[in-house]
Amino acid sequence: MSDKERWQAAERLALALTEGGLQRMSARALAVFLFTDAETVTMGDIADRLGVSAGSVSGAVKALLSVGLIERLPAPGSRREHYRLRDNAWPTLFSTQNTVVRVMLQAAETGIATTASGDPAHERLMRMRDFYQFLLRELPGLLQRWEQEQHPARHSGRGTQPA
Amino acid sequence: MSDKERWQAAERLALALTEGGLQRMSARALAVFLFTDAETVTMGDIADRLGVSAGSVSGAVKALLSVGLIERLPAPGSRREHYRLRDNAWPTLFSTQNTVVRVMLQAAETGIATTASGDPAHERLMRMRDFYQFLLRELPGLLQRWEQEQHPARHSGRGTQPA
DNA sequence: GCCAAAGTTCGGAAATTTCTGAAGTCTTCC
DNA sequence: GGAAGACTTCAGAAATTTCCGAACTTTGGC
Repeated sequence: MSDKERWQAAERLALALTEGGLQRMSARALAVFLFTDAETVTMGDIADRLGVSAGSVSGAVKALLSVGLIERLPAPGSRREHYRLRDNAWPTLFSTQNTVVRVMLQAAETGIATTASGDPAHERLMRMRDFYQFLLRELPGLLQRWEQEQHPARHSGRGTQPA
Repeated sequence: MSDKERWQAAERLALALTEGGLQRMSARALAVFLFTDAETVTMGDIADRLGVSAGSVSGAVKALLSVGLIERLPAPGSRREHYRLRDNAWPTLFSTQNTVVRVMLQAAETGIATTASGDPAHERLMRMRDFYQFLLRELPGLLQRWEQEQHPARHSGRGTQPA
């Protein structure tokens, strides 16, 4: 019974990921990577679990690889390719939003360049630009703080690489 | 000519906002609120500018109001309602992502509750939970820092000198 | 070298989202 | 208090997204 709840939670997560910008099928596949009991999964596993076609899984896995959320394992001469969630998947996912921030910033700057100082639009666009510049300044530090919490108080030297 | 560039920038912004989770029409309307030269706009202005129906504008404005990105002005006995971008529109927009974060956190916790300690899934879900808990802790402070930059050095005694 | 299984690609169907247009409601002005 | 303009609502059309399934390519085993 708790297994059913578990995959319900997985589907809810997939929904949230979709809200966050992922394609539907990519989101569902990512949920499998998270909630599966196995260390690694194959495309067949995902297709099986979700009850979808191999073609859909292929596209979803490709997309997840391209954004760095999962990785292909150095396959030990197996027929099937094995994949797993990358260690830093969540910071990576969070960081993809930076590209949205950059586009917003760019749009604001273009707008500023095409309006005269003193125009209401000019003022609004400058406020917008300031905010997204602020975000772009702050986000890297945020992720650094996360890294530090992960590697508690070693020497302050270079962090250990997460596999 | 630079006016054309300007509205092109507006449409690009709308695209980015769509990526960020807004409905298409709401995104385009918000772009109008930003790039218009007027202090306030009416629904008719928006419909005119975007070349869409009054019905579409009505829905878009309603959505933007509900998330607090725009406000209706206390109309001085006018026939048309006037609206404008709210001052804190950008922090507000950014904050809406918190709800996504909360859903992710919730899904992780449900998953944790349905797996045994030691299971690979259990480990993965705990890492995920930790990350989103971290975000939820950090984001309020981030917005506070923004507020402080906006109201420079009231009587805090310390000379703020941002980068 | 040949077979079989795994993975990829892509055209088209299905489902979902999005917008319009027309009818209805409310408000202001005279 | 009647008329006209502004706004809302909603059913259906249009457009976009999403997924499947079948044909094709690649890889590993013998």
